[in-house]
Amino acid sequence: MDNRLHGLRITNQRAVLYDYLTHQSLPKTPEEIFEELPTGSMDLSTVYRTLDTFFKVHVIQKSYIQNKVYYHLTTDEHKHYLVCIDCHEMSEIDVCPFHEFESKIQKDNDFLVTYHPVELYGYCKKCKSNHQESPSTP
Amino acid sequence: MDNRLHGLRITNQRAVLYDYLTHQSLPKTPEEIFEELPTGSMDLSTVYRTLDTFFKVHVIQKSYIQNKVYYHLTTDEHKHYLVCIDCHEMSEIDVCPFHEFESKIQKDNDFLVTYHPVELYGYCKKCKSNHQESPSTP
DNA sequence: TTTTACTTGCAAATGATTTGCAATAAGGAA
DNA sequence: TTCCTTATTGCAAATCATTTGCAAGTAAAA
Repeated sequence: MDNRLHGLRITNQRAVLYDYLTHQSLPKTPEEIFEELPTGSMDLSTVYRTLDTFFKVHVIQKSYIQNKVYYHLTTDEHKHYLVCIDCHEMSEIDVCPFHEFESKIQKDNDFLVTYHPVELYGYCKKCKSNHQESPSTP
Repeated sequence: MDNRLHGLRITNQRAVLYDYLTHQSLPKTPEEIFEELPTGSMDLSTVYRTLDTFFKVHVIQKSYIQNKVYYHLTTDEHKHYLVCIDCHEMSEIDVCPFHEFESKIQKDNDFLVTYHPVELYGYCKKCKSNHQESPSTP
């Protein structure tokens, strides 16, 4: 019988990691994931290897933000992110003005676009005020 | 007298690196830069330090593509890039549908956007055919 | 069950980037 | 011009994220 997940053997570590991922709404780094998993769930290298395995069978998506790798479950939603330069908090947006331009870009440049991650960097609500004006002296 | 470049001491290494950068049209990684500079111009760590220094005084811009850092001179042009997944060749495009959306995004999310790098990943002219169909047997 | 191939943990390797420190050089001051 | 102070550089070692080799452990097919 087909006792597999996307053609993969179901091991305890894979089940734990998969379950973890289904509960995240924002992309996570391998390091973050490792920290947030129950202590002793698996080795950090297993986190890396398993994420890579999931990625290869398209269970998860990979993105590069700042200089780190982020993963999140594959969904049919097309999301982009706001990333705060100060506190590094991320939030998602679903508008994507690039979609309608893609076909023109493809034609003009003879280039086959497969994906276009977009992050908007700046200051979030909390950090905006600290950045624009220094707080008044006490 | 002001014998300085953006407030920085003019050293031989800085002059060489600055000159190099003025001749590039595409973003480059520190490693690439180091390789393309005349042999013995400077140490790789100096390349890293100098790029960082230039970035801090806004002489150059920093971007993260895949998992690498890229730098290019600050200009008033707003560019985005097509990056080939196969050969990693980069080319630039100047359409940017995000501009007109920025103010709405800022308002809706209470977020101050400072920059939005965008790369479109896919297959370039050369690599497209190899990807879509395997070459016929000889 | 037993077998076999795939997975894991651990430790060591790798690649990119950063850092400490002593030697060197820029540029303002004398 | 020359000197002095301080920033900058080269070199080697450290660090950080990620990858890998290998022996031991474990799914799942027979």
